Amino acid sequence: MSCGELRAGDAGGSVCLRGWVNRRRDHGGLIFIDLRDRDGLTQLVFDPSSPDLPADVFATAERLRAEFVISVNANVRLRLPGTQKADLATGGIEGAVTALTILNESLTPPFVVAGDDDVDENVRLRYRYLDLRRPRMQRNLTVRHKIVKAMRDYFDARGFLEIETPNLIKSTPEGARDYLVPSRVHQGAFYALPQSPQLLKQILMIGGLGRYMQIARCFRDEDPRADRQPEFTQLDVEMTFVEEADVMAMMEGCVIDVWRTALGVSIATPIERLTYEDAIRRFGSDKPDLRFGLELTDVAQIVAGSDFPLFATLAAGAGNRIIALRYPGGAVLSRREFDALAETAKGFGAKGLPYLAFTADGLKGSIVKVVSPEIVAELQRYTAAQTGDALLFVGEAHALASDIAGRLRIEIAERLKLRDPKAFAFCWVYHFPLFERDAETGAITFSHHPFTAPGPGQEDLFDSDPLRVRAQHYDLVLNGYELGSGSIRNHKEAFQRKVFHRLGLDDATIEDRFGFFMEALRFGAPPHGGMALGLDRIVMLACGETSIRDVIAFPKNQLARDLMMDAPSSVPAAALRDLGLSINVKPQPAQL
RNA sequence: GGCGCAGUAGCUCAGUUGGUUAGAGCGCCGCCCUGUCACGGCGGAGGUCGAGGGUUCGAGCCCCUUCUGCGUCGCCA
Repeated sequence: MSCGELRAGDAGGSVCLRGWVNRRRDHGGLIFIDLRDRDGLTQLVFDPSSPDLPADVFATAERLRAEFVISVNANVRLRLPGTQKADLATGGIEGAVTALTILNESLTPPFVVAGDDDVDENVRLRYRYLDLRRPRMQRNLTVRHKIVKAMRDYFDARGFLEIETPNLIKSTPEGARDYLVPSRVHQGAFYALPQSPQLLKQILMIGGLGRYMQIARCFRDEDPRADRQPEFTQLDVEMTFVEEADVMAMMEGCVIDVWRTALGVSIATPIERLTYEDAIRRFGSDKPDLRFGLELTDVAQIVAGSDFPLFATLAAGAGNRIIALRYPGGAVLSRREFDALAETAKGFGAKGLPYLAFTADGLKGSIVKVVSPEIVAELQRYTAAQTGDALLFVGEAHALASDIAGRLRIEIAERLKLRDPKAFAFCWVYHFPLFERDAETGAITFSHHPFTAPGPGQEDLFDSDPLRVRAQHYDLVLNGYELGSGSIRNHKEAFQRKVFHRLGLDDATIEDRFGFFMEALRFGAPPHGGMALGLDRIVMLACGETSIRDVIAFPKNQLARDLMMDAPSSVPAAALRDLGLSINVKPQPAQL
């Protein structure tokens, strides 16, 4: 019997309950204990006037403190009239204790476990076992379980096999930094922990498994963020004989099913689909937050003839964008506030942030003198700016302008509280470019991963204008977060080799790093494609949290440390000797 | 690696222009209390103001350095 189960109908019976002391209310002659387990709370009464309560039991009850673990025998009875508690599932009954065993005592906890009061995250992580007892983490981990179960059920019902892939694999170049594991048997050689099971799941397809899924742990040695951990979990999926639309439909069905069965929320279908180009044009991001409008408007044509040199120059040059961003109600901002907003924009890479404010008293703004009334009128018409609104202008090279305006769009939405934390706005973004130019080196690199196939009919462009090649690559986006990416993969060795060549890898390098995979492609590799979704982010958004640390039982902090275990840590010299390693940096003294 | 914010009691925080003995709520400890459920009442303990250095007659407060955490940029095929 658990602490959340008893109801009025159980009155008259007797039960054995075990759990933690959530709260005690000691009235001197009468003691109440709220007993807690994962299931809920049950009020226990120690009533010395009752003939069923031995005196020594009451004496023991006086010793009880928060987080003591106890076992009791109790008679279940209805609470006295007027003492029922409506907001508690078990609030109609109580347990009149007849026997008590203290299974374990507890030190005074560093924070109150009975409740979700704010506690410093360091303290929560250091004493994670106490934090895990609190309602928030119990709820979040329960939701996580339900989501994972819904995923497994969904794919099981559709003929997918869950197949485990190894965590000790081969390091392959590019992408994120690998976590490396030194080999004892082969000193000087290293395994890598998988950044994702990408090649393994493709080989499972080559292996004829048809439909694969896995709740897979992935490792990337990059700096953590609120929505990123060095180790994280993906729902990983791969299928043979599919096209883009098949995978998207399968994954869309999954998230709809997960939201319905695990959260009881129905998602509007079909999920909106945006091409990459449209997403950038309308929202300035390839992971647009569709919970609000505030779309970007291109105004180069309108302002081309203005006296503002910046506009005229940008409009004349190819590859530039001039974007107007409507700030509803922004006309009331002071000059100082607009300056601060410009500073924010500069932080995003803008050189400045010209603006117009349509106040009740007329037009104001930094460029009011250099833009003619006709152009202003046209801008107002085109952007649907109302009196009281402001227009912010971003003019830069196309990609930069889009990025800046996209970030400002989020900034404005944040200020106007347009991002409803309870809303779920999914969208697909697809038709990504296959390649992009590395901003620093200028070299051509892949935008997803090098196994993504180009769209049909794109082969000619591949040689003549690779940056314009469209990939069969799709992202699922929720509330401005990228939930995951997928693609149709190259299944012909010759073409995969061509992609590698295009990326600057020579045959020797291909052989060294991907030889096993290239060989597999030569043995009847079927057409295949798939997707991976970030489970932690999904659960985070489903729980209304803003950090994936709150949906992971034992997360790491921003320096990738586990504050409870104090990992990473040094190891004995003998362990290093076994591995043929020596350390050539000074050992860091323990900081904790 | 850059930028921003934060660090004062076990927890959450306040602390004025640099000025007496650094406070509050919760928690904890003791006593009282038979219907509470955030029980209540009375009393009490508890502080390297993250650390180091400096300015000053005097520093929680000002300056420098540093550590830690969070957010973010870089990074994240």
